[in-house]
Formats: sequence, structure tokens, C-alpha cells
Amino acid sequence: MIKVLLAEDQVMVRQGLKAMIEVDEEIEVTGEADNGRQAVVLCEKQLFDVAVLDIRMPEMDGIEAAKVLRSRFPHLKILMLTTFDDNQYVMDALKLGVSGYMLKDGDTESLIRSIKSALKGGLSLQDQVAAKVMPALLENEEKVTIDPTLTPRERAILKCIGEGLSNKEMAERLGLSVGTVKNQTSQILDKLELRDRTQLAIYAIRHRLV
Amino acid sequence: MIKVLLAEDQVMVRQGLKAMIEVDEEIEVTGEADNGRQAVVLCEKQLFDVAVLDIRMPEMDGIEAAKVLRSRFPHLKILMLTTFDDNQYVMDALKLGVSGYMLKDGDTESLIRSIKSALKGGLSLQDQVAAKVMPALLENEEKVTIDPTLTPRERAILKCIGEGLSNKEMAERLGLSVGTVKNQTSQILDKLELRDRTQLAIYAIRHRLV
DNA sequence: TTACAAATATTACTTTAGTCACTTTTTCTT
DNA sequence: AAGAAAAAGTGACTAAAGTAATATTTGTAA
Repeated sequence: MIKVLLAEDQVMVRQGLKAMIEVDEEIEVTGEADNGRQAVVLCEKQLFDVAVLDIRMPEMDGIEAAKVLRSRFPHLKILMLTTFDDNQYVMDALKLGVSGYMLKDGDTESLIRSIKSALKGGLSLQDQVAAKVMPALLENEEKVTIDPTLTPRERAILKCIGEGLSNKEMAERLGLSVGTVKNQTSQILDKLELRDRTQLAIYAIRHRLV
Repeated sequence: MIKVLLAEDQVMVRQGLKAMIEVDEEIEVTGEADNGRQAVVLCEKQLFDVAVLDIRMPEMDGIEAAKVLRSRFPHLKILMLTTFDDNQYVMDALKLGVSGYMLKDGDTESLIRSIKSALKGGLSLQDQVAAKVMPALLENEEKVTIDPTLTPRERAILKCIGEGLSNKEMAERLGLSVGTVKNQTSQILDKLELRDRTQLAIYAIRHRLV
């Protein structure tokens, strides 16, 4: 029997969810909470397999509760259940390692499926949530092209600037005079239409040179 | 009627999939291909709503095919269907913007659900696939804590530096005198044990302040 | 070799950044 | 309301960055 903790502040909704979940005879709601704090307290007294948490709750919200539960009860699987598919919430939840992020408008089946999937180590995301979050996650992965008119030497200098070196340090590392480094830097500023080394450093990082 | 293109080199498997999919009377397999190249050729002749591609195929594999189809037929939804949940494959596919990545061991229902979800702009990932891929994606998101001894004002300045502003520009934006900005900057340099604004900009970016 | 271009160097100069000691203003506390 | 503490400002100074014109070196193609 799968023991589920249901944390949701609106009693009506909670009753509804409970009924929905218990349609499946392998699952049983053995604990109910009005807010995050209560959920944590309950977990300290009872053993649950899965916690279903609403994001928006008084006193302690779902994200906070998830954070606490994660660290205190590592075996407990957590499902976030909410009406909002706010990107930031989803990201926060995923970072905490929850086993699912479901919208309340989903069908009964999918909630039951998610509960069972969570226990098998799965991660359930509703399709529309996944579609929204994925681009944001992949953003960090994109590669950017750097100005091709830069010579190898200039790239080297740009890279150094991106590491925060001073002209003197660069001159030493590259075996050049400080004057040359300055001149080169001016060249780069010209080509990239930037103003100072700080902007160059930003450019270098954003273009994955460092 | 949803028109599906099925690309899968093993005839038996293809037949099976076709039968599975067509259980649903809203969906029809109106094209079949042995490999990626054929799939592309078919798409040039016929109109499809969804392309279901096996990853491993002779001549042109699913990833390659997806790449081509994506650019030539932007409206076409693509589902990758494979026996392997190799992380790299999944990532590659997601970067291409496919609408789903399904394992062949899934049930009929979920494939049909994914086809319909794809048309609504959803992104279907089987739970076990999502669970595997997510950690890799979140890695790039690692949260970095920024020095808590920084005051809000100092953070604001640090943020500006990370955007490449000069002292004068910052003074204007924040309604401060240039002198104050300089002093604050010195403070920040002190606290973070850095040397100049370039290093501050690097810090700001690396700590996701900008 | 000459001639030319590219990379490097030198010098002199201007501007911006950064430090420091100290003052003024604002804000909060008791 | 007095006084402490934080935030903002001033001015004078030094160091570093950035500009520009011009020179030196070096490789290489005519």
C-alpha cells in the first residue's frame, strides 16, 4: 500500500484530490495537512511514501516544505501540485529534486500515474510544463560565435581579460610588452565596438571564451 | 485526422507501431520510411502533422533527420522513439526542439497521448527519461551564493558593473555621485577580495547577478 | 635584394578607475 | 530630541587603462 501525505490548504480541493487518488486501491492518503509546516510535523510522526504538496499554502509554502522534507526525509518522494506553471517555481522545484510537478487541471489518471512513477524513481512533468521549462534549461547550453575578424593573438588577450588579468600580467603571460598589450586591447575594443576591458570581460564570458 | 509519418528501419517493429497508433481513430499513418533520408523525401511530397522517428536507422539517423526536418518543415512536430535513453541523444534531440522522446517499451496509450500532446505544443518525456536528463540540465544552473555581507546598494552596483557600466553611468542610473560610486566599488573590492572592476564583472556574471 | 605587411615596441598623453582621509546627510534607536 | 550608525559625498592623490602617432622587427613574395 502506498502511503500518501496530502498538503493543500483548501479543504474542498483536498477532499477532491483525496477522492481522486484513492480511486486506485494501491494508494491510501494516510495524512493531510493545511500548510507546509503541518506537513513537516506529520512526516516526523508518520511514515509516508509520497508527499503531494501544493505550492501556495499559508505559513510555509510548498517549495519551502519540499526543501525541508528533502533534507530530513531523503526517501520520501515529493510531487508538487499547483495551478501555476510559473517557470521559476518549476525550476526551483526541479532543483530541489522533486519527483514531479503537476498542474491541478490534469486528469486523475495522470496524478495516480505520477505517484507510482515517483516511487520507481521517475520524474513526471506535464507536457505543457516540460515544453515551457525546457527552453530555459537549454539556454545555458547554446554556443555563441565570436567575432571572426579577431586574430589568434587578440583572442588570447581577450581570453586573459576574461580571466581578470591586468595588462602587466597579460604581458608577462604572453611574453609581450605592456604597450603592445594596450594596443591590442584597443584593437579589440575597436573591432567589437566596446568601450573598456570590463565590457570585454563580459563579452569573453558570454561567448564562452572563458 | 492527424497524419503521421513513421520512420523505423525494422519492418516488424514498424508494423507493430502502426497498428498501435491506429488504434486511435483520430490518427492515421500516411507515410512510412526505412531511414531518415526517405523520411525527408516523403515530407517533401506529402504533408504530415507528426513525424515519429527512430534514433537508430541506416543511411541517415533520427537525429540527423530531425535536424533537417526541423529546418525545412517548422510546423511538423517530431517525436523521437527509441530503445535507448542515452543521455546525449536525449539532449541532442531536445536541443533540436523535438516534441517528445519516447522509449519503445512504453504503452500504446502514452504514444498516442504524446502525438496529440505534440500537436498542442507539449513536450513529452517519459518519466524515467526526464529523471535521467534533468540532473544534467540543472548542472549548468548550479546556484552560487553571493557574499552575504554585501549591502543591497553594493549589490546594485555590482550588478551594474556586470553590465559594463562606467562609474558615471552608474552614478546617473542610481542617482549617486561618481565619488560615492567609487567608494562603494572600493568597498565591494575589499569584501570580495578582488582587484578591479573587471574582476567584479566576472564575479557578477559567474554568480548569476546578471 | 627590395619592398611590403603584419606584429611588436616606444613614447607621450588623456581619461578613467581606485584609494584614502574626512565631511555631510539621513535614518534608526532609545 | 540626542546620538550612534549607516549611507552618501568631497577632494586630492596615485595607478592603471586607453589613445595615437610613430618606430622597429620579422617573415615573405616579387
